[in-house]
Amino acid sequence: MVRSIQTIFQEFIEKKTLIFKDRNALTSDFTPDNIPHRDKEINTMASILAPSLKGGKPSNIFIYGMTGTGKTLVTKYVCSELERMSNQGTNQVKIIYINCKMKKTADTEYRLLAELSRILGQEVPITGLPTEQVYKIFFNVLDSTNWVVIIILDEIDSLVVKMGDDFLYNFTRINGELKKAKVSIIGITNDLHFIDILDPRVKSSLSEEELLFPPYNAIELQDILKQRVLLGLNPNIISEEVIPKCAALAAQEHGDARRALDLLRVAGEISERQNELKITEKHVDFALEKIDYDRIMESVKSLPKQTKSLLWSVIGLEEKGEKDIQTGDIYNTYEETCKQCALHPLTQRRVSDLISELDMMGIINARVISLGRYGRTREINMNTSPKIKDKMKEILKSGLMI
DNA sequence: AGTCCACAGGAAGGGCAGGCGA
DNA sequence: TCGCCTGCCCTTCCTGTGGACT
Repeated sequence: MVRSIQTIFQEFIEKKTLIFKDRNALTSDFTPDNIPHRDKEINTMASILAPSLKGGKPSNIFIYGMTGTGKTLVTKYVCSELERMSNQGTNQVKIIYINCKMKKTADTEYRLLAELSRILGQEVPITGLPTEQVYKIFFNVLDSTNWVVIIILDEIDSLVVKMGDDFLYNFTRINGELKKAKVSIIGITNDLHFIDILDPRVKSSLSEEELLFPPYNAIELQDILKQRVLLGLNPNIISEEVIPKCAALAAQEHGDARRALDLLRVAGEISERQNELKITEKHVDFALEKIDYDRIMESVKSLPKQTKSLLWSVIGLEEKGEKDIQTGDIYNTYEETCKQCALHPLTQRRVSDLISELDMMGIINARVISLGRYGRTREINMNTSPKIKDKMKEILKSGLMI
């Protein structure tokens, strides 16, 4: 018999949680009271930002390091302490955090300025105004106070990809336009070579101070996990091999603490759902598979119809036993697929971009190769298990109505 | 050493939708 | 309602590329 949704929720509320004490403590968004193995970075950042407490403009900071090395966490931690201290004093420090990868928030110059103005209390229409005017609105609202404003631009590399570095050039020179307020910028990126592609003038003003966050090693990841386990899980709920396993798996992926926390949390959720009393190595294995499965399925579901048709063609070719599938083969099959589902086929140039997008999402593997006089192309294959591929086909089939 | 292939991928711009102010 | 502005998706045009072949 199928249980009603109300029954499921009611059971969840009434059920005594055996595994989790505070699930949030095992997410990467959670900011703990102390951050292990990042003392040096915290102290350096704090001393760079401290002048703002006396109304001075701190240097701009450029922070780089791989995913899950604590860049955002440390920055938010230091800045929130700074804001708290400033509230006790006379000089107001205002912190603004923007994730430049967020669609509809910071993917264009207009939207970023509109979002900053909105955070400072001035609404700007979603579209319709000339960018110049949005700049004016932003400067006016900034200069209506004598705050020191620290703008954190997380994933700043995607900002430059979308808008070029002219925007950053204007932005790092913002203080010349202001009479009362002062602005400092903290740029955060995972791309270690990002600074090299910038215009030298932008580079010098953005990276007045530079901070590198090295990857965590397996031992450090274990310390991080142990701290979160104390905060997030009930005592004696975890087998002793679980933390080393999560840490080792995450250490393989460039010391990514986010990955380690996800693995542990999902392993906990799986064991809770199975009504088991302990999180074991087996749950970590399931978690590893589930995280990849969920990520890929979510991506496939949200693909536009054209990209679905392209992916369907890739799967079709692979199922025919074709090895070393090339862009040209895919394009031919894609045209056939379009005919079948009454779609107007896109040009090869556009399809080339769609292939890159699928590659970036991790749904396919595309590698540029040269076949000598037979041209330069991309060799494409899928790196998914049969289970994931079957589910993917199901989603594509209903999406394309084939 | 030069040629050639089959694209990769950058740049520019068109067309459309959504939203604004006059 | 109209003109203007931005964002997005797409096409067209073009140059660049690596290595097999001649």
